[in-house]
Amino acid sequence: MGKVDIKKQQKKEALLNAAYDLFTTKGIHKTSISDIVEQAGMAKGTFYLYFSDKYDIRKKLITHKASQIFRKAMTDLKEEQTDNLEDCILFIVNHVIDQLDADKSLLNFISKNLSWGIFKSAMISKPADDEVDFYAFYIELFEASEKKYQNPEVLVYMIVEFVNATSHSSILYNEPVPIDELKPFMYESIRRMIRSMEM
Amino acid sequence: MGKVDIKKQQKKEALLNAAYDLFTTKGIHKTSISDIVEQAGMAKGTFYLYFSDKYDIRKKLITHKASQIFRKAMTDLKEEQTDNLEDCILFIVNHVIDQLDADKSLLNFISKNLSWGIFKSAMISKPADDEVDFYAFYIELFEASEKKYQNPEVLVYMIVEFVNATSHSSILYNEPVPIDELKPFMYESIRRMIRSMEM
Amino acid sequence: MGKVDIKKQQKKEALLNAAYDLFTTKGIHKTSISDIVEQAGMAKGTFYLYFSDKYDIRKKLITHKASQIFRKAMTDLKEEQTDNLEDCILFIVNHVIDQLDADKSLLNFISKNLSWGIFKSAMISKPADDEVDFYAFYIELFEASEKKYQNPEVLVYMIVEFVNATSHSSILYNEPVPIDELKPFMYESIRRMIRSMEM
Amino acid sequence: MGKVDIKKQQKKEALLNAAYDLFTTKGIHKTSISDIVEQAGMAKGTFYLYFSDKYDIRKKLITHKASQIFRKAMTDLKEEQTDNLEDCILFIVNHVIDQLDADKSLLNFISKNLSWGIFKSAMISKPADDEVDFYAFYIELFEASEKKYQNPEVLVYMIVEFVNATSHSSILYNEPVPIDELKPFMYESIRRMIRSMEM
DNA sequence: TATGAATGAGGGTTCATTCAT
DNA sequence: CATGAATGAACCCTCATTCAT
Repeated sequence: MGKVDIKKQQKKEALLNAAYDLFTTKGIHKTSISDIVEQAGMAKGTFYLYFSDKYDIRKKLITHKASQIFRKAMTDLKEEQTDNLEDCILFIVNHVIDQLDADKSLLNFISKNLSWGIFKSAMISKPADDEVDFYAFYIELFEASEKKYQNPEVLVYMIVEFVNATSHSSILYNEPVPIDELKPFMYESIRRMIRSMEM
Repeated sequence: MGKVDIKKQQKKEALLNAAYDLFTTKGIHKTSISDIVEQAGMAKGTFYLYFSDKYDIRKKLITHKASQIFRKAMTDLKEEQTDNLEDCILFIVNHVIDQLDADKSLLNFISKNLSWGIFKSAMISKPADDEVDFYAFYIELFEASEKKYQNPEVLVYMIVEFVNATSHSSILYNEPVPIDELKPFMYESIRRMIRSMEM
Repeated sequence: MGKVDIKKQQKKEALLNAAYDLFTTKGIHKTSISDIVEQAGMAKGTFYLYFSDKYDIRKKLITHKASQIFRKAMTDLKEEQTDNLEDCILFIVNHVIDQLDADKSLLNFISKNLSWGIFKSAMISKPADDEVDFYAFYIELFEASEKKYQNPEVLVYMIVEFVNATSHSSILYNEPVPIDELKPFMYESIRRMIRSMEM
Repeated sequence: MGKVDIKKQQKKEALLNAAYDLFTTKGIHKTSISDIVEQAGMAKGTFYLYFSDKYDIRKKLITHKASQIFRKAMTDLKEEQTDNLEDCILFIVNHVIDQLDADKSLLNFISKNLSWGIFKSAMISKPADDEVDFYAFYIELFEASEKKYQNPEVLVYMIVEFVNATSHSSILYNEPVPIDELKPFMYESIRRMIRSMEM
C-alpha cells in the first residue's frame, strides 16, 4: 500500500470514529455531516469522497461493530472446550450480552439500527483484514453437532431477534427487571427454543 | 361536552389521523408539521394548540394503535371458551400477528416505534371512551390460571419483544422465511417459554 | 384587498425589484437567492413563499418588462395619427429601440432572456392592473390595414427577432456600427420585409 | 511536431470533444469540470494545463464549430457555378440552416452562445490546419460582385443575426411555424435586405 | 507533465416555531 | 381559538481550484 493509500485509510477511519462517537452520544438524526467532519478534523467535502451520505456511514458502522462483537465472542469460545451446540450458543449469547452491558452506547446504537438484513451481511462479510470468518464458523458448529435441527437459519434468527429485543430495555432502563435478573429466564427460554427445533 | 369542546376534539382527531397517514406512508422523518396540518386541513399554528411537537403526536398514536390491537384481540378471545392460560396467550399472539400481517403499514409503524415503556403505558391507559381494560384483563388471566408463574411481567415482556422483533422482517420482507412458515416455530417457542416459567 | 394582501404584494414587488437590480448588474448566474433577499431586506425563507426558484422570478420579470416596453410604445402610438400599418410598425420598433438604448441594462436583460415563447405569453397576458391590451391592439392593427398580409404572425416573429438580435451588439458595443448608424439600414430592411409579405 | 507535442494536442482535443458532448447534452451550467475530465479520461488538474476555465473552453468551441459550418458551406458553394452575390449569400444561408436543422444540439449550442464578436473572430481566425480562409473568400465575393453595396459589414451583420435569431425557435420548437414553412419568407426577406443596400 | 485528494466557501432548500391579526 | 406570513438557523451537497506527489 502506497503512502497515499495509507493516508486515505486513515481519513476514512477518522470519519468512522467521529461518526460513531456522535451517533452514540447525540443520535443519528441530531448528528449532521458538519458535526462529523468537524470532529474528524477535516473539510466538509472530504466526507463525500468516502461516503455517499449519513446512512451510508451508519450502515458501514453497524456492520463493522456487529461483526466485531460476534468475532470477539467466537474467539473466546474457541478457547473453551465445548462441543455441545446448546452450550456454544449460550456461551455466545452471554458473551454478547456482557459486551453490550459493558458498553451501553454500543448497545443503544446496535439495537436501534440492527436489522436482520444487515446482520446477515455483517456475518457473511469477510474483509481482507479480518482473520476469522464468523459465518463459516457458525455453519461448522451446526454441522459438527450430533443433534440436527429443522431450520438452523430460523433458529438463529429467532435467537438473535429475541436477545436483541429483550436486552435493550433491561440493560438501559432496568425494565422490567435488571439484566442480571433477566438472564436466567432468557437463557432458559433460549435453551427450550433450541430444543424445540431438534429433529 | 359543549359545542366548543366537540369541535376541539374533532380538530385533534383530524390531526391524529393525518399524522398517522403520513407517518405510515412517508415515515416520520420525512413528514413535516406542514404536511400534517395541510392534510388535516387547518393552519400551521393550530397544531401547536394541541401537540407540542412531532414526537408528542407520535407517542400518542403508538399508544392508541397498540392498545387498539390488543383490545381487539382481547374482545375476540372472550368469545372463545378457553380457560388455559397458554392457549389464551397464543390466541392473542396469533390474533395480533394476523392484524399486523393484514396492515403492513401499521406493523411498520408499531415495530419501529414500540418500546416496552410505551407498551406498558398503552396497556395501563384507560381512556374514558374505552370500555374494556386490557391490563385488568391480563392480570385476571394470570390469577384465574391454575398454574402459577415465577414472574408474569417478565414472561409478558419476553413474549411481546419476541413477537414484535421476529414478525417484522418476516412479514415485510419474507426474511428469513414468510410469516406462515415462521409461525409454527414461533408458537412452539412461545409455549416452551411459558412452560419454562411455571412454578 | 385586506391589509395583509397589501403587505404580501409589497413583499413580492420588493423581491422582483431586488432580483431585477441584481440580474442586470451581476447577471443571473452570479446572483444567488441570498443576494436577492438581502437586497430586498427580508429572510431567505420568504423568497420561497413567492417564487419557486431563480428561474421562476426571471420568467416573471421578463414577461413584465417586455410587456411594459410594448405597452409604452403602443400608448404613444395612439397619440400619433398614423393609419398606415408599415408606419405603425416602424414607429413601435423605433420606440422600443429608443427605450432599450436609454436603458442598457434593460436591453441586456431582455435580449439575453427573451424567447419567442416568452414574448408571446408577455403579449397575451392581460393582468388585471394593466389597462391596455397589446395583443388585441396588434390584431386590430392588421385588421384595420388596407393591405393584407400572408402570415402576420410570421411577419411579427421575424421583425421581433431581427430587432432584438441586431440592436444588442450595436447599442452595447457599437459593433459593427453604432445604433444611430444602423437604424436606417434596419428600418429600410424592415419596410421591405413587410412589403415582401403583402398579399 | 515532437511526440510530446502530439500527445498534448490529443489531450486538448479529447477535452474539447468531451466538453462539446456535455455542453450540448446537459447544457453548460450543468456541466462541471469534473464531468469534462471524467469523460475525457484524465485527471482534474490536467484540465487547468490547457484551459483556464469552463468559459474559455466554450469560447474555443464556438469559434471552432461556427467556422466549421461556414467553411463547409463555402466549400460546397465553390462547386456551384454562381457568380451572382445574392444567390451566393442565399446558398450559404440555406446551407447553414440545413446543417443546423440536421444537428439540433449544434444549433442549440451555437445560437445560445454566438455573439457578433465571437462570429467575427471565428471568421478571421486562420488556424494552421485549415486550408481555406472564409473571411478572405467573403471579401473577394463582394469585390467580384458587379453590384456594389453601401456597407457590406452591416449587411452581413444583419443577415447573420437575422438567420441565427429566427431559425432557433422554428427549428427546435416549430414555433411560430416549422423551418420549411419559414424558409420562403426568410429568404425573400434576405433578398430584399440585400437589395436595400445596393448602391 | 500529470495526478487526484483535499479543500471550504457558498449554493439551494426546508421547516419548526413565533406572533400579529 | 385559529390563522398563516414571516423568520432564519441549519441542513445537505457541489465544485472550482490548489498542490504535494
